[in-house]
Amino acid sequence: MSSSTKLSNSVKALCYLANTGKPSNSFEISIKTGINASKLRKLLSLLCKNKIVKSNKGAFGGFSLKKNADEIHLQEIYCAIEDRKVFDLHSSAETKNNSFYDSEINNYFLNLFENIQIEIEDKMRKITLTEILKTIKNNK
Amino acid sequence: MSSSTKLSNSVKALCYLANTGKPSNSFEISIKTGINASKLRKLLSLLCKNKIVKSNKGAFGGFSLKKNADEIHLQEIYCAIEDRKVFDLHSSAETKNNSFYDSEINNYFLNLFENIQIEIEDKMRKITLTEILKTIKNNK
DNA sequence: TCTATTGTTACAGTAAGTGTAACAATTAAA
DNA sequence: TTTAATTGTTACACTTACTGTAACAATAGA
Repeated sequence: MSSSTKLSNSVKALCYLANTGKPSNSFEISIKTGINASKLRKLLSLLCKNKIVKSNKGAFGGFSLKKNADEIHLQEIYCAIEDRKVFDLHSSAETKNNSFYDSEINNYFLNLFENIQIEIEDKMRKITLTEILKTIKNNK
Repeated sequence: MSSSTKLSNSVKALCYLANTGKPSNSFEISIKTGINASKLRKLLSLLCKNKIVKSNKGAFGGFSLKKNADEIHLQEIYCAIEDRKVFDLHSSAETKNNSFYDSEINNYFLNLFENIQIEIEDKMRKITLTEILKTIKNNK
C-alpha cells in the first residue's frame, strides 16, 4: 500500500468506528469499507499501538476508538501507520565520491525535505477525525 | 530514481553547469558529479524541454544553462523532471464498491493532497539556483 | 565525410509493494 | 475447563516498479 492509500484506508476504518460507536471486528469493517480484513488488521494493530484504537481478542471482540473523534488528528494517524518520510533521499550508494559539493547538496535537500515534512505534519495536526466526518457528510 | 534523488541529481548537474560557465558534455559532468552519464542525459534532456538547459549535439557540443542561475527556481526543475505527485492515491482498484463514504473519503484526500502539493511547490518556487549555490558554499 | 555528442529505447536484474492465506496467541463466554 | 471467535503476525507467491547500463539512431559541427 502506498503511504497515502494506507492513510485513507485507516481513515475509512476510523470513520466507520466513529459512526457505529460499538466495537466491530475486522470482518464487519471489511464488508462495510471494502478493505481486505487482513489488511485492516495490520493497519488497526498499528493504530492500537499508538493508542488511537482499542482491540479485544476473543469472542465478541473487535476494534473500537480509544479516544473521542475530536481528539484524534490526522497527524497521529499518519505517524502511527507510516515510518517512511514523504521525500526519501537515497543518499547511500551514489554518494561515495566526495566530488563537487556532493555532500553539501545532499545536506541541503535533507534539510529542505525535513522542513517540508514538518509543514505537512503541522497541517495534518490541525485536522481532527470529527472534522473529516463533518466534511464528508456535507459533501454527500 | 526516486523523485527526490532525481531532484538532487538535477540540482547537482545544474550547480556544476552554473559554476563552470562553459558548455560541458555528459561525460564531463558525470566525472565531476559521480552521476552516470546516461542517467544525466535523461535528466538533462527533460530540463532542455523545459528551457532550463540548452544542449548541443555533435563535436564540442554539450549542455549549458539557458537562463541565469537566479532565474532558475526549484519548482520548475521539479516540474520538469517529475510527472508524479508527492502523494499518490491509488483510488482505482479497490474503489469499485460504493460503500460507506468511500468516494467521499477519497475525494477528501485527493483535495488534501492537492493542497499539500501546491504548498510544496510554492515553497520551491521561492528558491533559486543562486541561493542553493550560496547556501552550499557557505556550508563547505 | 567523419567524429563527437545528445536523445531515446531496450533490457536484464533487483528491489519493493500487494493481496491473500494461514495460523499461533489470546480472550471471553459457555 | 473447554470451545469458539478474533486479533496479531508471518509467510509467500505475484506483480509492479525501479535501476543502472548499454546500445544505437539522430544530429550537427569540423
